[in-house]
Amino acid sequence: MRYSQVLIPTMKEVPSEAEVISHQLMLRAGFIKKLTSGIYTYLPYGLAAIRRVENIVREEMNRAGAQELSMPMVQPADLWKESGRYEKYGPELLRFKDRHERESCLGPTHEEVITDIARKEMHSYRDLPVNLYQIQTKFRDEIRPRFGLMRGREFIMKDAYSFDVDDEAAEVSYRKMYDAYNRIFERCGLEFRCVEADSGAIGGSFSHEFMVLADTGEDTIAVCNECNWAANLEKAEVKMSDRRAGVEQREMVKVETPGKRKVQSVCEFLGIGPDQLVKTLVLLADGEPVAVMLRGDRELEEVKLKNYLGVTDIRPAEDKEIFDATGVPSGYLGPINSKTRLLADQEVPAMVNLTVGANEKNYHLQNVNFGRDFEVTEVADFRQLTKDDPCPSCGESIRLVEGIEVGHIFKLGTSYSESMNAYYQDRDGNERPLVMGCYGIGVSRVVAAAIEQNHDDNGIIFPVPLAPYQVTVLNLGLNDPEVSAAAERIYGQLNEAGFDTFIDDRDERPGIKFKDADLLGFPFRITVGKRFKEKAMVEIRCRQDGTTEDIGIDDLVSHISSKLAN
RNA sequence: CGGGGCGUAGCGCAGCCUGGUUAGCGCGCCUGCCUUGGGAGCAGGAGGUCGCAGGUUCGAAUCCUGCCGCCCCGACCA
Repeated sequence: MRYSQVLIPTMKEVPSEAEVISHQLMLRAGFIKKLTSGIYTYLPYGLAAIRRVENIVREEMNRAGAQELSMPMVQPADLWKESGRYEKYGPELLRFKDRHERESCLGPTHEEVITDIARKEMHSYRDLPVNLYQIQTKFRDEIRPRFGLMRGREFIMKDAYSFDVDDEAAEVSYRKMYDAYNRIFERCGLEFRCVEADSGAIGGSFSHEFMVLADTGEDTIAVCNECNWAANLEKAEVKMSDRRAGVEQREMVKVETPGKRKVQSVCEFLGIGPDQLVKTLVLLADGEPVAVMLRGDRELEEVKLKNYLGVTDIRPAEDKEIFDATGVPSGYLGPINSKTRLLADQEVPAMVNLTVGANEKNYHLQNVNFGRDFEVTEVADFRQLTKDDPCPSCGESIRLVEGIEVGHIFKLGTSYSESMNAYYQDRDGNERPLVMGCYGIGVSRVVAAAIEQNHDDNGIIFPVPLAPYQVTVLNLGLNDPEVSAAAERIYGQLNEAGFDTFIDDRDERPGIKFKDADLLGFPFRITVGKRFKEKAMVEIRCRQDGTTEDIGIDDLVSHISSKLAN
């Protein structure tokens, strides 16, 4: 490709709309152009990078036995009503009516459509297993789109759906996708981890997320330093240690704590540590108030609570709502004489002589003990794992890292096939629901994540497999026929040798060409300029490690080949 | 949804508080000269419904009202 003929509008300055580095670089390098909030045009160079990812995904999906198809983006609401998600999905599902007043929506995902196909076309165990996938634009009306392609409203996704005769067979399909995903992200040249995850709105029993490690991930993941356990923090199980034995239970006392409402101020006032205090948080779960007891220095993990309660929406109550629900102003809540449904983190019953709110303004209770002074029947793991907790799998130390979710695989089971009547006949003539799995990859997000993970002050450092062009040739002698001819010859040779080659043949000064080459992230840069005149050599520079070498034209092809080989 | 901020040339911004000629600056763009291994220099030039609509005023980018768009933050707390 010739720079003189392609639209790659690079920018020196950082547009003020971009917060994270991948977004800034994608704008500066002319990958994308925003049309409106969360919706972008993919310009030629950005699209080329997306195609790289798509091709890898496609090859590996096909290799894993999946078949490509393409489903409609506009979907009838009836289908979503059948699965029950028309009500459940929330405002992320963009709904509208067509000219005949038919309710419709834009597909944020395609379980309904694929299940509709399955029930119409898969009637026999002989038809199974089947795995169908597509690579397609999705629309989700995100509350707050941000970070460019990282969380857009419109984005490119590969989604696959498997259908099997039973759980065991579905397990095999799931495993195939698990392996395929590992191959895909390895081939992309990305540093990633596969973690246990929450299955969220899609539903289902079990899921893994594929996370690209980067400093600005939207998720935090916990990783064991010893074994191979890893989990999304939302889901990461806290392993309990019993610490209760042998401590004397003191007599409960009521203390006045005027104006002390926050954990920190109560602790300072009473001269205790936050690990001796238990806070009582009030949340609204699908509108119903729920109180949760948690050690003072712990964080509530809302996803765990949400899953425990089986609700779709959860949020902290505001002060007024707290008072309405409990009759107590926030800051003085406790378990004794609580009027609200009360849950406790598993850690709380193991604590001794704890301090809690007295359910009375300006008073707390000290030396309160579970079993003696109060009971809670609903006890579970509600808190967030910390870096100081042991690995729930092997008990060794863990660390927390940031990750960008680029892939997610789910075992769906039969929830969709049952609600939508997708049954097949088994060998014995019995009707049985199809057992499903679904598997997503955020294709456009992979590009963003790759840049987030691979960049420096000068711009993008593309992993070779994702680079739109592996090598760029800088013609620094546009007005020098000898140099230009050499640059063109090299460009032709490399193309012929099968490299995706770019040539900067613009009438620009050298500095601009160097800067743009760095910004655009070509893995290799060949400079044809004065050194060619002097010594008949050109310079080849590796973007990744910054090494440069002078080399004769005839050695270029073999040199690049060997570089790319490792 | 709540809170905050911003909308002035392709990009980044100033001007607004305290209304008053042709609305500025840097980058980019066009023309010419010059320069040619890390975003050069000189000279000339093009490009603006100052987000939209209404209002106040002799006069509005500037003050007021409404609308639209964009960006950021948000439930560490009981």
